[in-house]
Amino acid sequence: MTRRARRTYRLLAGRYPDARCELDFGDPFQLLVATILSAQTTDRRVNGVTPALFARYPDARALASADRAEVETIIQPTGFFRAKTDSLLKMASALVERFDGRVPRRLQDLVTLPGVGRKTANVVLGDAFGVPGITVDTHVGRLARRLGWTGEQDPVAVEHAIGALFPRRDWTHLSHVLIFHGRRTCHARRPACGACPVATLCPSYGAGETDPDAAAALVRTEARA
DNA sequence: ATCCCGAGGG
DNA sequence: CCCTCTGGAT
Repeated sequence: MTRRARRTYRLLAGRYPDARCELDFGDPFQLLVATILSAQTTDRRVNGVTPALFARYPDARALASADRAEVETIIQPTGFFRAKTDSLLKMASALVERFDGRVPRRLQDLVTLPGVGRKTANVVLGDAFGVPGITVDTHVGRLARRLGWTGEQDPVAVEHAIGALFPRRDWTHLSHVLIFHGRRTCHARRPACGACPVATLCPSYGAGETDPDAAAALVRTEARA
């Protein structure tokens, strides 16, 4: 690991000491369901519906034979409720039919489940099973770009790049730290560069800006100075 | 208005 | 590569 990468990690981890998965479910099935529900919503909203959902459907077998309309009603506040209900019922059926009702522990199995993409799979692997992996969501992709990654932009390439840059780290924790940074500071539109612990290491904050969002933020920051 | 800790489908 | 699916936050 380069000196720069080590420093970046230390500064970011120090800035977000509470970085972790905010969907707090020990049970892999429940974490999987909650993570599917969390697409395009806040964890707060997900945590608002999961008690009712899991009271009725605590495991894959129950959810596989669930009443569609009832599931839709319960998860409605999380948005995309029809698509999500569809995913949940199919996903639960797939678990029952192909994995004996248990959540598989391998990435290649997880991503075959309906409604489960690479992002969701990595969250479940890391937070339910302790299998380390880099989770690349929209925040992490943006961070990689702003911090100087100019290679392929697809999530798998970004994953490999980060993995190579931070070998033998706790990738699960690293992922949460990066996601927290994207959410709380390095926003898409108006990144709070003034509050950023790695501003002096960031090529997007200084010169040679390539990301138009960060470039706009830089202009604002300098205008204030 | 614009974005969000996405995924599937055309 | 584009679109759609939903509701809430800012």
